[in-house]
Amino acid sequence: MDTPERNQIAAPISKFEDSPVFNYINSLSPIKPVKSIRITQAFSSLTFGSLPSIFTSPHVSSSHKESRFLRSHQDSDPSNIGTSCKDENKIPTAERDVSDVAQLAENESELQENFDILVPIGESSVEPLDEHQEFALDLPQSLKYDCGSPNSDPTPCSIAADCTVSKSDAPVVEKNSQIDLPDGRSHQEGTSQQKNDTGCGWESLALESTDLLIFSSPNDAAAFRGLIQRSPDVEVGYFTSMVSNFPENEVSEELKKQLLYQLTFNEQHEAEEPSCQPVDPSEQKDTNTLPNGVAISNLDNHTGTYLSVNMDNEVGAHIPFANKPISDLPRGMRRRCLDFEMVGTQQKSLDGGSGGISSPLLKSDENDIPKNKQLVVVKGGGDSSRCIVPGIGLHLNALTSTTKDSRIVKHESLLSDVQALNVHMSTTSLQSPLTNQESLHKSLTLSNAEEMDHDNGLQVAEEVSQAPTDLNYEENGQTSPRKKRRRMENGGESETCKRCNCKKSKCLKLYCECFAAGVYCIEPCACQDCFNKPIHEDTVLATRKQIESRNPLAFAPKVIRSSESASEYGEDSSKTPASARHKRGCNCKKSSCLKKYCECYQGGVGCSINCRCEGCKNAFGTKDGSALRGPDCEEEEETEKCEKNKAEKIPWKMENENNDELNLASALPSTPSGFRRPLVQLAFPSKLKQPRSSFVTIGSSYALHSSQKMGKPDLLLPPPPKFEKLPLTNMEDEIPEILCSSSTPTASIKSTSPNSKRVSPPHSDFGTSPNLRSGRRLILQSIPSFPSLTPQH
DNA sequence: GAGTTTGAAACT
DNA sequence: CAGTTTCAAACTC
Repeated sequence: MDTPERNQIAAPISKFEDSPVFNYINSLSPIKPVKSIRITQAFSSLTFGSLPSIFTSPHVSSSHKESRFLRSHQDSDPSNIGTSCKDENKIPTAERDVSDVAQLAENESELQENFDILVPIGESSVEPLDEHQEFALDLPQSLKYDCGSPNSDPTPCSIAADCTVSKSDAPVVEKNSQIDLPDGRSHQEGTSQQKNDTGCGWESLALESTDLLIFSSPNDAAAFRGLIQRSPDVEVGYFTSMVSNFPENEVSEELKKQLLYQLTFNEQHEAEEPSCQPVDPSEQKDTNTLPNGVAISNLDNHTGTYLSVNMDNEVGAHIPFANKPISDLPRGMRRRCLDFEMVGTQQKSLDGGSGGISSPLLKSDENDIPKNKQLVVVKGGGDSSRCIVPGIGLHLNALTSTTKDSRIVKHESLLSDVQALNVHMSTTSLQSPLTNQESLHKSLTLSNAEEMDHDNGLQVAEEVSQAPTDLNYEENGQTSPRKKRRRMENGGESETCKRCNCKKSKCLKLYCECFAAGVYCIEPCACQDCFNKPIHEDTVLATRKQIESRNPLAFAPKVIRSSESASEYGEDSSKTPASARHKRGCNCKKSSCLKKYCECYQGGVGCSINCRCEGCKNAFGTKDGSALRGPDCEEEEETEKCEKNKAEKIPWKMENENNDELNLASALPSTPSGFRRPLVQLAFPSKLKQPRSSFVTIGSSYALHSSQKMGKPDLLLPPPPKFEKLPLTNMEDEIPEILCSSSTPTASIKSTSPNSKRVSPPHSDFGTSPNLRSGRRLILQSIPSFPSLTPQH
């Protein structure tokens, strides 16, 4: 009661200290008032009181929304929570970082202690989460679901989730400063009041969660809008409740205030101009860039994205992250994710191959999520990074364990932050969306490679800031130095970095490797009249949809590998093929499947039943299965060739593997389509797409986050059954992916599959599919991905 | 670097 | 579904 006013941030502290409540708390908490003030204390006290209330609140009974919420909650795994927390941390951290570096540093130390998660940056944000684990869990889950749901925009989702979470956190903090400050005790009261104000804090929460879910899954503009609109209130209430929980938190109050202000501001904005948002984006694009009419037309579909853009425009300056993140970030994230995700995914995909499949669809993509993480690396690393990082997420896990972990995390967080920053900056700077995206792209590429080198996100940020110019540069001349870089790195194509040389397809057809991989064309590309750029996102998405409608698996990884195969590969590239197979199979007639013309060979896998090749001599294994391993080249004639090939193979093959995966991953992340698809997925009915899920991409980006959250994307994917040669196996391979997507692309998809070969077999409905068990997710369309992610059930 | 070959993708 | 065309990568010189 004493402290009441938030305005005085400094004052409050003293007041708090003076206040009996504060003293009491201090006595309770191990931490001493002075420094502990900020975070840790908050944890101790707050948290729990309110949380229970939330869960217990009657709300649940009322709406199905709640039910969803509950579900999500149940589903949520601790691991997830942790991940979510991380994500949250990232975003918030970014903001905070900007605002308060010093605090961050301090917080970090604290966080580390308190938090297992190594979130260098977003300490403060993290803390709250910890405290409100339950709460956090709920939210995160919801978020996750959201993310998962819309495979379309994994990143966005993740971002959104982060944003929401972060928002919640930030707001909470702020509110705490404001509301709670009065007295730690008042927490509950304040929360209750707030709840009342908002309608019900918990309800609002539930709503949020539900909204989020809905929102995410569809990624539809409408849903998104609803989310946004609702969210504000809900968020407020939520935040308030949160705040109440954290009365003691003294996290930089100023920051919090700012955050709240931003949030509220954004909310207001949104509320005021919900419909406008979509428009704004288009406008921005139009005004800023030279969007194509097509793109614009599609804008509606992408409202979510645009919304974010709008947010930026309007609020951008004020609230870089809070709201923006949702819309803008997602976009940026997408692209990035695409790249990044691709990388990671691919590698991971090895495990299940399933991962590779990323379904464009939303949820299904969840599987991808993990991959996405990897992908993340990809982009940034540019090619090199991709190759290396491929598993950033994974690597993170692996690497991270050490001190590096923090770094890695930072990287990721940085990346996200950077993206956010980029977006923000771009928006603020009024740069055209394209530039932003591209900048992100570039930043990613640059950041990856460079980031790897540099621990500090700052550097990355710097690079990013520079990126825009580069982007323009590229666009104009495409000769930007980076291209060179990529080329250098890729050497030709390191997967993600694929460069295309399209002249007539405008990079909007599968002829274009970039497009096929779900990645935007970048500098290295020598394409002409390229439409596969962020600027033309709408067009790209639309085109993708068309292609997907034709062939749901069009963007799915072409080569599926079983976990075994992967292991084999690792040991001996030469052997692998057996486990892995090209989904469609090749149709070679003259190359004897001994040249890269052959997709099987190119993918480093042996030909399978699916192949209709003639005179198959695939070094990795013939259709007959006779030649499992290429190196030796069973066929004498080809021996020499084989040897050469082997020599080549191995090198490129390795690349291919990565590439393949990367491709998948790339496909996932890079192109926006992924997002969209997810939407489609929403309708499970839309089975078609989900299966393909190919596009996980988007999801993948999301996946990144999720993966982080999940902690083990790889694990998630159940090792696909080996398909050694059975077509079924292929099916299975796909299935896993599909499963991951959770959506049931099912038969339709397969049927549609170009090759048709595999089409039917398994189609068993996903329902039947084992993965389904994760079932809970099934509820949420988007959910699917989660399940896949989480190994467990 | 230009031209040819190849097979996937797209189209009919 | 099959046949044809288009396309861009892969390959060769």
